[in-house]
Amino acid sequence: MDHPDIEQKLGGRGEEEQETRERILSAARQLMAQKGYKGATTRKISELAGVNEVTVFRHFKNKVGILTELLKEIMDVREQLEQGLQGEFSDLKQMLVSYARTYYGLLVERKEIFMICMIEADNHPEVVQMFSSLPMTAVEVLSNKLLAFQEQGHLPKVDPFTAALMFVSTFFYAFMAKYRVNLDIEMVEEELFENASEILLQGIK
Amino acid sequence: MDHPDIEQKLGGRGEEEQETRERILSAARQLMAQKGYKGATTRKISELAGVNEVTVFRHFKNKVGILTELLKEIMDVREQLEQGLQGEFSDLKQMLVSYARTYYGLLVERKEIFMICMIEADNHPEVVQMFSSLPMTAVEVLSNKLLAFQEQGHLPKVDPFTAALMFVSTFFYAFMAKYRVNLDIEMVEEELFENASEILLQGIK
DNA sequence: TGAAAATGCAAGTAATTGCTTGCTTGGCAC
DNA sequence: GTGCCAAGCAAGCAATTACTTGCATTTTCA
Repeated sequence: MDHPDIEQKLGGRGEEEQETRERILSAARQLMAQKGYKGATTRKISELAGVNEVTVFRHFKNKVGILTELLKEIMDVREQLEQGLQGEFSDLKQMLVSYARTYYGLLVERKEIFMICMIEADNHPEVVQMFSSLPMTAVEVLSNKLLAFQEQGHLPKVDPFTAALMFVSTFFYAFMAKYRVNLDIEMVEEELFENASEILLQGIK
Repeated sequence: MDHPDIEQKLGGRGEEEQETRERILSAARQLMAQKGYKGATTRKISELAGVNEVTVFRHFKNKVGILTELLKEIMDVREQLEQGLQGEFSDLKQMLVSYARTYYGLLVERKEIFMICMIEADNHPEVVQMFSSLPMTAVEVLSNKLLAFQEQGHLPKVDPFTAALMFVSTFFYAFMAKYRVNLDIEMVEEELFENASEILLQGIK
């Protein structure tokens, strides 16, 4: 009796094995995002994964084992965000649009995990810092960039933190609206990126 | 055997009765916001309320009865938001600041209920529309106001919806950061209102 | 083909959870 | 005092849930 949970088969041997494990993870991800950790019973997970419930416990030590495995999927966020600011941009607006795209893309790409984090923030304390990692670093990273611009004299005296917060919030909100509460807010993302960047730069007055 | 759940004692007779009922509601509000609907067991609720578990079921038909009672607390939001835009303001900025104050105040005032709504959005479908009511009407109301200004020629051609979205998002995000994820983001709310209004109007360029 | 590993199946267990029942206790009004 | 009503207490019940065990079956791969 072993716990393949740990022994991470590196080789290409098992497509089947990994398939099963992946199916379980995928089912759990989906269910936990929808129903929360408690709502995603091991029974339901196994059913959705199309495997026997016992198999779930053969792959993972216990239920939290599944959750912690899932949480690993948000650990590498900061780098990706900073990469979104790496390239050379023709102007400030293009940089903002690109940053918006990157950030929003990250949110959507891992929407289930973020939902789980939101929902379970109080129940699984370790979640909190992981979760805060994306939204807050997103503000931080942009804030720093703006500050740099400011010091070069390219921007007036406005508070760069607030500016970054406003910008990032917008897409977080849009993300939540679209994927958590299914608001029939018809929006074209690319347009939102454009408009928001424009407004942040020029204001509405 | 009766269900005081329904028969809403109008008279002033019972301070005791209402006190108990209120204590139960308050405990449930707190626990559900923290642990979610499932996590808030009737046992825990009764303990936190300092009453016997049976008493809970004497006051409420069943557990969902408690939830639905709690949800009534967000039904009257739109009016309050519109009131926040009612008064006469010296300038546009003062209006925005006031709106921010109103909106953020509403969020904080009912933080538990909103948390519950976020968490339970998928499990209790009736929750969704109630929940969406605040965040989305907040955008709507402001959006309309901006549009009106625009038609009077007071604002340039920027998309008022995006502008409203940006503005509202900011405070929603700040609210989430402070009360859900306990980010050690030190912020003075009143300053945030000021700065965000300024930026929305003038831009950062 | 044959051994080993992965999965299925049947059954069960201890704990939790929502909710009920029957009875007692204590306070308030008349 | 008497009667009423809210609340406490003890006990329990049926369903669910995370998790286990033992064994049969299939799949994989050498």
